Amino acid sequence: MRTTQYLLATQKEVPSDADVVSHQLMLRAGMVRKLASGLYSWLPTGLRVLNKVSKIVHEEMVRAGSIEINMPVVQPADLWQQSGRLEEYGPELLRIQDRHQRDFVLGPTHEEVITTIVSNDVNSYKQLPLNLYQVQTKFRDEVRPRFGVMRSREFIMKDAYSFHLSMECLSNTYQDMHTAYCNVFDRIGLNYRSVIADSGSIGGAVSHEFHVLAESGEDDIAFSNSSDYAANVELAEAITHAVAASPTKALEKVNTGDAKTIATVSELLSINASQSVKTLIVAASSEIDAEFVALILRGDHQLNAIKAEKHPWIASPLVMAQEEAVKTLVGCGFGTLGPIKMPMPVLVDRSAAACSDFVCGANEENMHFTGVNWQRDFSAKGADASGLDSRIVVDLRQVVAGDPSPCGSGTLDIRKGIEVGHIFQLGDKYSKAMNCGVLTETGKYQVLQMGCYGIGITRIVAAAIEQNNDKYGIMWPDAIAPFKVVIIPMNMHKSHRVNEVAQKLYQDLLDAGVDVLFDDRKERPGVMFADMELIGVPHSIIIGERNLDENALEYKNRATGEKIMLPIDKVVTFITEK
RNA sequence: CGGUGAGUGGCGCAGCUUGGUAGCGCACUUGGUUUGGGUCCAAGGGGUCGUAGGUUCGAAUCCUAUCUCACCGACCA
Repeated sequence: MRTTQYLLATQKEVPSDADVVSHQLMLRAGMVRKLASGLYSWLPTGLRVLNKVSKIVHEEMVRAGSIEINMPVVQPADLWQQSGRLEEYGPELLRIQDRHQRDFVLGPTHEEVITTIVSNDVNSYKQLPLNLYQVQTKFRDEVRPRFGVMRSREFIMKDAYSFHLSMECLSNTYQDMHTAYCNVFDRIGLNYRSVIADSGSIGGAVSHEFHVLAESGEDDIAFSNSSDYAANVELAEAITHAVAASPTKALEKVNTGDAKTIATVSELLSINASQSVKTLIVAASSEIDAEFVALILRGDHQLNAIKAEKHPWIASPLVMAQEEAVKTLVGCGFGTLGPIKMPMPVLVDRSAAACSDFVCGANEENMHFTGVNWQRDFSAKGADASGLDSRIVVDLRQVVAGDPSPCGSGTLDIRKGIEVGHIFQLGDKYSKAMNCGVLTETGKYQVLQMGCYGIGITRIVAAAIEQNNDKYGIMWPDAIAPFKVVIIPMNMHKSHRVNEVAQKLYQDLLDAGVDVLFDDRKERPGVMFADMELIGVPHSIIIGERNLDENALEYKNRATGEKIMLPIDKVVTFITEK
């Protein structure tokens, strides 16, 4: 490609609303343009990258035994009614009507459609297992689109769905997909982690996310510093080795006045926040005979809402109690709540249970207890008189850096990650709801087990930039660079020698099948260097009068800055071997 | 959905307080100049000032409504 016949669309300045580096660089490098909130057009340079990512994904899917199909973006709302997700999915599901006022949705994902196809066209166990995929535009009406194509409303996703008679078979395909995903991210050259994840609203039990590690990530990933254990912090189990020490202090009630937060109480009593516990009141589930449940956490720890919701006593989704209701029931406001004589069921986080001689609210305005010890002092509705019993000690808190790793080896580190892939073992959630099954060997009807596997193609492009950039611009990994090499001639429009060598090299590289960009603009060298560094072409060949005298050309590597002089006739081989 | 802020040429902004018919930088066009790291000079083209209504002799500027966008939060995966 010659730059004079191409739409480079680079710019020096960047719209002020772009605040992550990948978004800024994608705009400056002329890769994308915003059309409206969360909607982006892909310009030639961006599309080239997108297509390369997509090609790698296609190849690895086919290699893993998945078969390509294509499903409509517009789907009948009926289907979503059947699976129960029309309500469940909420306003993120964009609903539209056709000219006959029939209801449709824009597909954010395709479980309903694929299940319909398979239930109609797969009737025998002999046709299983089956794994189908597509690469396609999805639409999710995000509350707040941000970070450019990282969280846009319209985006391209590879989604695959597998169908099985047994969980064992599903588990095998799940493993194959896990391997295929690793292959994809390895080939692209990303620094990523496969992490244990929550399956969220999509349903199912087993689930892994693939995260590209980057500061701008929206998820927190916890991983062991000495094994390959990694989990979304939403899921990471908080391990506490400590056990409560024997009491050394007497229980005392103290007036703490206006101090109502962990921070102010700790300061007033000159203690560390970890020597106190806090009490959160949440709505109870219908499983138990109570309106609320009290959750006890160590003062310096945070509640993990996902863990809390999974407890049978706690309503899901999690609802925090209103202060007025708590006052009526307990007799004091949020600031002085505590586990002792709490008139409702209590759940204690493992770390809080390991505290001794601690501080907590006294369930009385302005009053706290000090020197509290569980075995000696604790009592609450639903608990044994003898203090803490194991049924109410549970994992409720968010893990923090330095916690012991749940895998038993090392301690946890926490880093930010960008979710670029997610695989699920769905089980029969959709196949059951939509009656998708086959006849088995024994002639019996059986509902299928499903898996689903997604990769955010557009998001990978942004994630790759987050991980590979410097002050001059993007540094593409070779596998997804828009061009492999750029020819930068110095003063080609004045020098016949430079012109001749540049034109010939361009033709030779084309003939060798290399993805080459030829900057044939009548621009000053500085402009060309700056543009090519910005769009991140990994390899440059610079042609100038001064090196032609030695029959040589200069090679420059974008990422390493390495410069080498090459004999003219060795350039094509040098590049093709890169 | 709550909080905050912004809409003036393709991009970044000034002008608004104190109304008088729109300006700067980048980009673009032409000519010259320069040529191994975003040259310099000159001349040009391009804007119903988000939209609608109102006040006024006169509105980018004041008033009202409305739309859009962004940031923080909540939500989602």
